[in-house]
Amino acid sequence: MICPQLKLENQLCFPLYAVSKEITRRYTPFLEPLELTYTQYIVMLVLWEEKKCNVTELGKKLFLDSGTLTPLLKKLEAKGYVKRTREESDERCLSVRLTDEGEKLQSKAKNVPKAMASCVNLSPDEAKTLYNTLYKILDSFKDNA
Amino acid sequence: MICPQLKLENQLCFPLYAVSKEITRRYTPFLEPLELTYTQYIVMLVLWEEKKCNVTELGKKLFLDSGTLTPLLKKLEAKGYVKRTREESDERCLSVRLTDEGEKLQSKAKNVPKAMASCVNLSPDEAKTLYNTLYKILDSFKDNA
DNA sequence: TATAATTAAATTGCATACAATCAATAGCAA
DNA sequence: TTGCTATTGATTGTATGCAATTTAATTATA
Repeated sequence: MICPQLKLENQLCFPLYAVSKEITRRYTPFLEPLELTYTQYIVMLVLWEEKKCNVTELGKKLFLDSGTLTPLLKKLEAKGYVKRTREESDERCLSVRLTDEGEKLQSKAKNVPKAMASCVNLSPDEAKTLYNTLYKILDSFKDNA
Repeated sequence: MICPQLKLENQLCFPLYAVSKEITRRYTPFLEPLELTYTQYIVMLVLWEEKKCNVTELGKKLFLDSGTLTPLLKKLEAKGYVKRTREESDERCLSVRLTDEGEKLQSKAKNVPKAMASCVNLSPDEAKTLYNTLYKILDSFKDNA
């Protein structure tokens, strides 16, 4: 049967999936010195900005749920990068904060973005357009959970 | 410490990662009637085109390795959609072929792409540009494995 | 031709991801 | 206050993904 809309090359989802996976994979060598996986790295990106965050907030920002975050945060705690504590005002909420060690890690991460950027050879214009389009899609997802 | 290049919003990788995951997740309800996961679906996309494929070829097309494909193909075989046989000319190679059942599944999948497209509200131009940029990145990865 | 090198899948181990469910806590209403 | 409801994380189960290693088969080579 001929069915063009089912050809791999006619899917938009597939290059998204493949590029995302490849980029994540290519982060590994740059993140290894920090003892972080890619997902752990983006959690640290949030914490370097926020200082304190609970699981729900992290999940909203990163599009991850507690099934992913709970074990991941325990690993970050085991590595000594974060501390997990229940909030006094609401025992249901779990606050995640950087330790000094976690704070210090930021300076070691400073060159990661540049190193990764060199793996993706796009012009500034192309990168900007790609960025805008992706966030347009993400925003549309927020309306339409 | 202020470090703009480490802000989540300044990463290109993150929206790629988030959009890819969200889209994959949004495929689930459309693929459920076919009893396919997203990854199983893209394997079937290849097989509907190729009729026969070995594991290495599938891996190259889909950016997946045998650690992912071997168990996945066994599941597709268990569902009755494919048959796995060793090639006579080279027993190292494993041929994957559609069964009649697997062939028939294609007609049930015909509306999946349209249903998914309606989840991503981009203009045809935007979609085309996104597609081209993503394949440009993928192509650059091929040179630079 | 015996052996070394290469190749193709499979296996192992670790780390996500997410749906579904659960348990604890908080908020609220009668 | 008491019981219902909602919220927050944690847990469970299933399915990827990938690095590293192993096994089996093939090919190249001394």
